[in-house]
This record gives sequence, C-alpha cells and structure tokens, in this order.
Amino acid sequence: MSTPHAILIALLEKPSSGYDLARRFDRAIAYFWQATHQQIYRELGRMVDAGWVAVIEEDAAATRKKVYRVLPVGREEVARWARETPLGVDDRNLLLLKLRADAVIGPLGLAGQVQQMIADARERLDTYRAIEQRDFGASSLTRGQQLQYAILKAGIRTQETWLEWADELPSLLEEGEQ
Amino acid sequence: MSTPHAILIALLEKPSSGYDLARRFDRAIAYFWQATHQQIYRELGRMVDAGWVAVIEEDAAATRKKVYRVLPVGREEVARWARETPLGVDDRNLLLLKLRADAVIGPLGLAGQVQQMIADARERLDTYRAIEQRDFGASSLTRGQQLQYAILKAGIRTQETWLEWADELPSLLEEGEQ
DNA sequence: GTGCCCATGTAAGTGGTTACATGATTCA
DNA sequence: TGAATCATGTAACCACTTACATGGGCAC
Repeated sequence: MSTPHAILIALLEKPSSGYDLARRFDRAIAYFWQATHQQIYRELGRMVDAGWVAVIEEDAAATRKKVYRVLPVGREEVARWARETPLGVDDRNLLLLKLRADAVIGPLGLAGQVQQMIADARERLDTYRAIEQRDFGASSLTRGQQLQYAILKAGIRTQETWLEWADELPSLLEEGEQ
Repeated sequence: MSTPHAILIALLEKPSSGYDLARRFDRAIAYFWQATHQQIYRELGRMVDAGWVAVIEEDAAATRKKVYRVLPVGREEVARWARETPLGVDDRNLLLLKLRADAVIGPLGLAGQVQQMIADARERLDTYRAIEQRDFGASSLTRGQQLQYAILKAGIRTQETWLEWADELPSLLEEGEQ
C-alpha cells in the first residue's frame, strides 16, 4: 500500500536507477522495508505516468541506465501521504518510513500521530498485563503454559521497548517546526 | 503463506466455527496474527478438501453453525510445518506461531531454529552498531541526522530486546524433549 | 570467449483486501 | 417488528512472489 511512497522517499534521499534502488532496498537503507526489483520497476513506470518522478536523461544513449528523480508533485505527494495516512498500533515500520520522509523533506508535523501511537501502545500494554495477571499468576505452570507466557512476554517487552524509544521522538519532531 | 497453519493451531487449541475463529483472530489470541473471515472460510474449505480438518456434525440440522476439528493428518502437517519451514531474521511472529504450536502439541524440537535466529539477530545487531559508530559518532547532528539516528536506534533496541527475551527460550524448549 | 555482474523488463500464479450478498436468531 | 448480532459465503481487484527472459559491459 505504501511501496510507491517508500520508493519516493528513497529517491528523495538520492536519485537512483531501478537497479540501484533494488540494491539499496536489499541492504542498509531498508532493513524495515523491502521491495523486489519487479515491484520497483512497475511502480517507477506508474509514477512516471502519474508525473511524480522523471528520468534524468544524462547518458541516455551511452547506457540503458535510467536514473530517476522526484518531481515537485511527487515531493508534495510524500508530504500529503505522511500527514494523512492513518497509523495503526502495529504500523511501526510505517512510522519509521514517515520519519525518514520527515528527515529528508522538512518538518511534516508528525507529532500528533506519534502521540496517538504512544497512547495506543500504552493501552495494548495494559491489556497484555491484565492477561498476565489473570492467566499466569499461578506459581507452577505446565510446559505449555510457560510457552504461552513466553509468547505474551514477547508482546509485553515489545510494547515496553517501543514506548521507551518513542519517548524521545516528540522533542525531535517539534523543534524547528514551521 | 502460513495462514492455514495459523488456523490449524487455533483449532488445535479449541475446535471452533469459522465465525468463532474470526472473532478469536480479532482479539487476544492473535495479536500477532490476523485473518479476515473471508480468508478463514476459504482456508477451512481447502483444508476440508485436503483432509486436514473435519466438521463436527453435532447440531447440523438445528443451526447452520459448522464446528471444525483437526484430524490426525492436519496435526501431523502442523508438526511438519513447524519443523521444516525456515525462519528469517525478521520472522518473529512466525516463531511465536511455532511456539504456540509447540505449546499445544508436544515438544517439536524447535531449539535449533531458535539458536539460528539468535545468531542472525546478533549479527544484525553488530551491523547496526557498526553503522552507529560510523555515521552518528559526531557530537552535533542536524535535525535530519537525529531522526535517522532515531530510526537506527529503533532497530538496535528491537534486536536487543528480542535477544534478551529469546534467552530464556532454549531451556523451555529442551526440557521434556522426547 | 566465457562467465559474472549490470540493468530492465514480462508473465503466471497466489494470497489478501474490499465489497457484496444472504438468511437465521435474539432482544427490545 | 425492527435492529443488532450470529453465521457463512461469493466475486472482483490488486499486490506481491516466483520464474522466465533478454542483452550490454567488463574482466580473466
């Protein structure tokens, strides 16, 4: 659903060919977002049609390599997407993607969305803790129960860690706001 | 790719109708796994054809409700799937699903896969820390750099927390092994 | 000149999402 | 009797995956 926007953001960071994008999506850039070269070529074609990106025709005749850059319309589309697309509790990677957009093109005013996610995460953590109290308070647990408890603890730890991490975000997002 | 197995595991825990499954997948049972009722009905139909599950015909005439239970073949399929399907670094939810399978039907010998995931997570954590040293060692960072650093820290925290959590797994998985 | 990497695509299959559809039961 | 919930499905679309395909450039 947001593959084209992930590509746009990657292109904003650095104009690239489809091939380069595929490699960047393989390594450091997108540990939290992946796309195969087939997806990338398809989306690039669509985005050219939509007027979001264009090919830089520097060495057109020399090689077949097509380097894409983001047009103003595409840039505006990224900003619109970041501001308007709602985030669910589990959309952490989507938030990271938006943060990357925010890092490349000015402050986008994401603080509100982050606050909402934090509230949702707190609520879910409370739910998990209630289940913990209810189902795993007993002193002796069977093997199966211990495993189920481990699964629940994975959820609890995930929420806790994410909340700690998210705590520093608002100050980063608000300063320098337009 | 593993939706049918998620359904099988839920059915092993408690025989249910498609409707009940949809509700269970909405709430506590599958905070880490979701399926819509359309998927569930489709997969139930396929699994009946495959001989993995069967309808309990208790109140067939009384209501339209169809309660499904897992047949021995389906149970064996879950075990096979849990043992054989490879896990990538990011397949944490898939691991949780396998742990649930292990909690319902005896020990499946998942320790090896967990060890592999732990090794992979350590490796990725090292990669992240190397990036941290290389790109964010400077004392003063721009707003954009601070955001990119926050994104990286999300990855670092995630790996660290997961590794801590996974540390208690091997002892849970090995004891009582057949 | 053979093999490897660069570079871009097409085609088929599958799974998930969204919308549509129907009818029974239950409660106010 | 009307609305909400129970309960099960069909159909269309779209995205992603996997496999196939092609050809240029470069190094040994």
